[in-house]
Amino acid sequence: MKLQLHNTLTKRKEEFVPLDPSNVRMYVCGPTVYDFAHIGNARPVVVFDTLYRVLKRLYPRVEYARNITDIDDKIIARALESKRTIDEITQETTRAYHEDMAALGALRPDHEPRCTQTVPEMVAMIAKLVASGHAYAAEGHVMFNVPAYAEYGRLSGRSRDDQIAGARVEVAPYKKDAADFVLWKPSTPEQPGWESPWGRGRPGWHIECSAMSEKLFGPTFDIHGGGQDLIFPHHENEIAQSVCAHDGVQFVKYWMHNGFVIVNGEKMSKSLGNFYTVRDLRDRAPGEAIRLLLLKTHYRAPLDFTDDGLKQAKGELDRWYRALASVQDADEEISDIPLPVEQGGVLEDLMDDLNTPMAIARMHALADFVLNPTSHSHMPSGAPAIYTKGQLKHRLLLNARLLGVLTQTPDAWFKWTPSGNEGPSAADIEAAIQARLDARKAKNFAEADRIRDDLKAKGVILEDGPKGTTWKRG
RNA sequence: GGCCGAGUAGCAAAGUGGUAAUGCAUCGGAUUGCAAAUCCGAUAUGCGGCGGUUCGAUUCCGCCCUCGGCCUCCA
Repeated sequence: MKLQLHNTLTKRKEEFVPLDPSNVRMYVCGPTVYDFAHIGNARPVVVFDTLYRVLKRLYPRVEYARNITDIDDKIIARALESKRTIDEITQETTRAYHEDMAALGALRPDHEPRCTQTVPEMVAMIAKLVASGHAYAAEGHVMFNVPAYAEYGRLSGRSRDDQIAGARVEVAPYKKDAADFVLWKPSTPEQPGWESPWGRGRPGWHIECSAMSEKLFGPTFDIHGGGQDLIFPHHENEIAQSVCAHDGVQFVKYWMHNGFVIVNGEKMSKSLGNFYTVRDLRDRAPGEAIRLLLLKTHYRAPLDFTDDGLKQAKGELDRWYRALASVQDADEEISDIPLPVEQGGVLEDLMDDLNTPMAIARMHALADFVLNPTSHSHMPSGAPAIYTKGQLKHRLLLNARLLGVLTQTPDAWFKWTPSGNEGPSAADIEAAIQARLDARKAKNFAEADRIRDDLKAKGVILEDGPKGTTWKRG
């Protein structure tokens, strides 16, 4: 089985053949740091983090870059209205972003370039585009001249005529062509800016990714990812800039785009204000549950975010953690029934264009098997084998690692407390459990049940097992 | 208007040219003092609609309907 990925460029699944198997390179568009990340921002992070984990399993060296956009008019506007400095905003937001993404189990990328540290490279690339006739300076701006690149529109599948016909923006007078887009724009003295051959100014939106990827990866690399909304114009423009700045050399081999997160069937976006921040969600559910929710839907399909979905994702993880907790290290109960999933099943699912729902189904089958190794519901198929519970648990954990879940102990998982901590403390709960135990010993079941119901009303669920009573928060 | 994507059980969500994974919910049963958890079993004659290709289509093709997205900052 070979890695198959859907390429937006060809609109089909293709076998992934790296440019250089000894160094696979992936670039994903990162956040503009002016506000907390919302669940829609989190989706590409989790999706491409999962791909990163798969790639690392398959190739000896993978370089993953995700930029931080810290020059942007939205940041400037935020600084003005909040009366804080741009540095304060970008640093604070970047830190929050790192915390939030870590909570979602996302590994840190190998590179995290910042626009503010790549301005000279951007200026150099723009100068090159001007020199080669693909761009021109006008009224302090530098514009990319779209007609100068014949292939423009290939990624998004729209012709230049379509674009002009559908244009809803006013055409700036300094544009030679209605489709031209800005590479560099002038800054007023109050606005942040850098000296350039065209005067003091700042980069346009698209040039940053072209310059940063070139700096890290050279003119060509393997995978470029992002949300579907970036296909046009952002990625289309990146291609134009990079290809023209590199004498027609291919920019990216595989373009990958995740679908949108919607809320109650409606688009979620910052401009509509109907979004959940990761930060808020983290108060309501463990990060792993948020992560699993994002992986329960195939990455290219739209994902409708609901509270119920979050609850369900948590419930599925509950079961997996229960499976882990059911196996003591010394437990050597064995099964002679073949594993319900073949070797590397989860990996193979993920290698099929990141089929996370299928991978999750396999995780369930594996968890079932861990809980009940001698079950006859797991239809034998393939060569017979004998597994101990310990081996099955190990397999479950190995597969979970690919999905970025089951990273904590079952105990920690079940004692997770929502922030704001409305429920009783762990000590209170333990005391109540002891009181209930005494009541049960005395056969005072009415009192025992009252205690249990009381805890349940406070969101704590008790489970009487052979090894005593355990609890979790519902 | 142009371009793109989606419509599968109560909900969520995979998948396949040969008769529908998985999770939740629901209904039986085992277990339990009762629960929870766990286990056993049941639950879509059906995959938006209408045609076509085919021995056979949910799966391919065409048309239609509905919904969403992009074309402007946005993951």
